[in-house]
Amino acid sequence: MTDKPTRERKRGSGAQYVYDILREEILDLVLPPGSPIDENQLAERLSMSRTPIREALVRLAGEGLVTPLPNRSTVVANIDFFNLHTFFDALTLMYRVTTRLAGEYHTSADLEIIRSRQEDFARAVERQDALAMIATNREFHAAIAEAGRNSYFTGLFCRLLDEDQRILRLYYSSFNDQLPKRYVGEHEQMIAAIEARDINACDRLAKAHADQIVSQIQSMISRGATANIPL
Amino acid sequence: MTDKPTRERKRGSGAQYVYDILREEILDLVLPPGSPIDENQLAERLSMSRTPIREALVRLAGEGLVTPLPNRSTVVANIDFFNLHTFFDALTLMYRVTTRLAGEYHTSADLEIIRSRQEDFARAVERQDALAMIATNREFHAAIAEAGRNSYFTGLFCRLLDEDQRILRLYYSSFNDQLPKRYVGEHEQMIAAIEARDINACDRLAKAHADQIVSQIQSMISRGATANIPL
DNA sequence: GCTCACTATTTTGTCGACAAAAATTATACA
DNA sequence: TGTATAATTTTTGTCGACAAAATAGTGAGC
Repeated sequence: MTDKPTRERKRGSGAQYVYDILREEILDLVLPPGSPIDENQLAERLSMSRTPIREALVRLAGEGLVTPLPNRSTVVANIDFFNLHTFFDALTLMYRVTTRLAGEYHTSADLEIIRSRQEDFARAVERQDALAMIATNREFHAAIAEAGRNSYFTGLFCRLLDEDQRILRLYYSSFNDQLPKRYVGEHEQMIAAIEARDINACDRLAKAHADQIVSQIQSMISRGATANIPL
Repeated sequence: MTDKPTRERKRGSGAQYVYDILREEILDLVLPPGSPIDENQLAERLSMSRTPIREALVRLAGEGLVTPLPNRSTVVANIDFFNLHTFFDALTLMYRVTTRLAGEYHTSADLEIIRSRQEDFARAVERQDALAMIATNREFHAAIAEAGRNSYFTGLFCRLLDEDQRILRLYYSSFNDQLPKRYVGEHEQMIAAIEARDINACDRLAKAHADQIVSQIQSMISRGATANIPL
């Protein structure tokens, strides 16, 4: 159903394999926030011992995607709706600083990647594929951050984009309105500003884009349009 | 010589114990950048099995303090002198944003803690104790960040302060000049701005302070006054 | 003397097992 | 019947062991 437990795997790849699977299932809300992660069950499903599974869990805990309860089972990290404003603050600032730095340090190769990601996003919008929009939008901004070449910022930004993806998935049915098309245009403007190395325009556009996204999330939440979560 | 291997320890505290010890030794350059970490040796020294030691190493790798080489020994993370400007960019921005947020969200209890840390720092400066200056300065700014109440920023900021501590330790003999006294005054101004909730002043002072620190580190490095590292 | 191939040793990644702690069930008593 | 306590099962944290991979060591050939 999910993943065939490949019999032979290269030595050293076990923990990474578990990490990738768990990470994806957490971000896709296959494992909803708060749900416990059973080490034994996972070990059996992936046909390996608990050691690499524990290593993956420790790594995920370091990124804040799971919360280890001492002497009790590790659970998928909850989304802290009470302190969402701190999340929005950090997300907005990282949008701005990564786009600025992309304007400063990008190469033509970076621009190609960014444009390619933007095409992916535009196609997802045309298809009205909400899940693909979330994923491709994330990749688009991650590519911009990469072009900024500051690993401290890209690291935090990617963590924030992960959290963002989980929140958006919670409400993704709301994506079938006219907003995404606006995002396509905003993305185009950002690309142009980056290419022109216009730092001020990068900052202004990134801030406007972030504000758009923040207010969309806020309206989603206030509407309470929770979509696909069984719990 | 270092730590007596306590015979009995509470269940579940093993990995945390190793983590704390390794972290301190890395930040104090007892374990210099690039030096390999021998799991077996550590296991024997702390009289426990390799399992909790590996967990601690995975956590430290997540924070960038060690670098695991696949199928080879884990080494203490190197200081990337080539990309120091990205570090300075991030450090400066985090100084600014945490101080701003402290001005916005601090409580009187926060201010007490901050003042207490500032007194510790001032005492270290009076004593001309360079190592204590580094540590207390770190605690002072960490306390400000805490008062800002944004865990995303405090998390990144603390990581940057860790890196900063390692760099400063490399050159700490240069601390016996008149600069630290200037820092005391700048700290006082920052406290006043936070208390007055003057966000613009917070930002301006934090930026000036960060620029001071950055240029001090740069001059230290250009002077090449490496102090206490055997390697 | 230097380089390459082969062997021996060390070290890492993974495993199965076990004991402490928590969760669950069963039992006694009001 | 409800509740508190005791017994049982499940789960986590740690351990020792083992095999794959890397390193160090040895010797042959040029």
